[in-house]
Amino acid sequence: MTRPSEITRERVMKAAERLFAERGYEGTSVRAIVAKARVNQAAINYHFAGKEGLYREVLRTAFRALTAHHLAHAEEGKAASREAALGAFVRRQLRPLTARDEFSRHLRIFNWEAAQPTAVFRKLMSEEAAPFMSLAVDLVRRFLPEADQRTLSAAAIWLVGQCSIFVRNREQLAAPPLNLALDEPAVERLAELVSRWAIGGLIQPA
Amino acid sequence: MTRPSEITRERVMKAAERLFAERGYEGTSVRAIVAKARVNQAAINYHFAGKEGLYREVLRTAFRALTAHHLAHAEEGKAASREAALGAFVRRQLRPLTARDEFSRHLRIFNWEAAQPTAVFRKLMSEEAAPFMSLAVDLVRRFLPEADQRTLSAAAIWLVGQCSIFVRNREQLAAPPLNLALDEPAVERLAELVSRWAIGGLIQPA
DNA sequence: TTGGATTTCAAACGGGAGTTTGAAATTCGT
DNA sequence: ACGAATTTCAAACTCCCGTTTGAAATCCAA
Repeated sequence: MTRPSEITRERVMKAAERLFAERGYEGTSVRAIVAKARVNQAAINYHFAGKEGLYREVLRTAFRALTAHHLAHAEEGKAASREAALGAFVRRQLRPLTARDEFSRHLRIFNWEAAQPTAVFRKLMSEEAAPFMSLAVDLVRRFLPEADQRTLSAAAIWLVGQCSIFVRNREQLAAPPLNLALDEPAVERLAELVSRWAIGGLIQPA
Repeated sequence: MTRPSEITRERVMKAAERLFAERGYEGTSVRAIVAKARVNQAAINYHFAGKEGLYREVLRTAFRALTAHHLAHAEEGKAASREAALGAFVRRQLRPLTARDEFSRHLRIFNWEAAQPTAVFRKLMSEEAAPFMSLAVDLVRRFLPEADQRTLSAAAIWLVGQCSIFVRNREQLAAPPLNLALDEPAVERLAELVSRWAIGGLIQPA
């Protein structure tokens, strides 16, 4: 691989990641990406074989970074109590509400997919979902040690979805009629509420 | 209003409702609607002043039917225990997983909006949301009698979102790697799980 | 039954989307 | 420094979208 073409690839990926996180796959046009990346329009087809190919690449990057990130925190979580581990998980899921860092962008891309999974995402998910989902399942299993696989799956999805609503509707929540403030202390309170609800729900005996 | 034109309007509305429920606003083209309704393409602009106007009309119909439906069941719910009322609410929310009746279609349209609210929906919501949201708020208040308005709002949104995930991702849940069965007994079990989690979460003392 | 208003219709319009094209520019091993 | 391979570029292409048009058909009150 030659040097300058790598730079183009990198600029496209970076611009695409930001735009996909902000407006989702359908809401992002190839023209918007190349404008932000300051790159010729044909570059996307040349380097990624089309918009879908580019999205697949962005999704893979995000997927791996997220898995790594959660895995790292899962290590810490093993030592902590199950309540603390779940609280930390929820707080991480809500991070995109206040932060605009790379992790938040990745999570936001996944939140778009949670709403309406693209074909690209479903394929990638079916190939690489196992390690990712098993993290949530492990977390849930500490509350439901005797549950069967189906119940655990449902619970894990349920848990991940808890926060997804708030992240996806961030802008609407801040607007009337709700007017939820979304500064750090408010999000911290929200995280506490959600984890309390989730813990309370899971801890319930069968 | 003359008779035959009413028939056209009705056919468009019916076809549109089904398609919007199935694929959402963006995913439904005017051409698809007129094909299903067996009506000329210009009819939509003539009768509804455009796709948006048609959607607004469908949304209003759905909104009112849903509010009425929930209101009716809320009456029954008042007599029952709060747990039973919430269980019934959850079961109703999950109904689109198995049924394909009008109520399910309306709920599905709203689930599309829960993912990514359109401008039309937000406007309608801000005008007519009060009676609808207050139903969920009332339900939640029975578990959190001392909570302030913000907490109740957050809790109501949270409650509605519980089921939304499953409804929206129906097709993915049935596919690998999860393979959740979505027949009636399975959905009944799912409803029980979700209400137990939700109740457990809400009942938790502050 | 007639004549003006309403409604239907086929066709075309204009715009935005992703992709293709083929030539020009650049890169890089030799 | 040369020359083949790679990469960039502006422009055009094709497709689908919602909407408009103006004439034809239909309706319905008088």
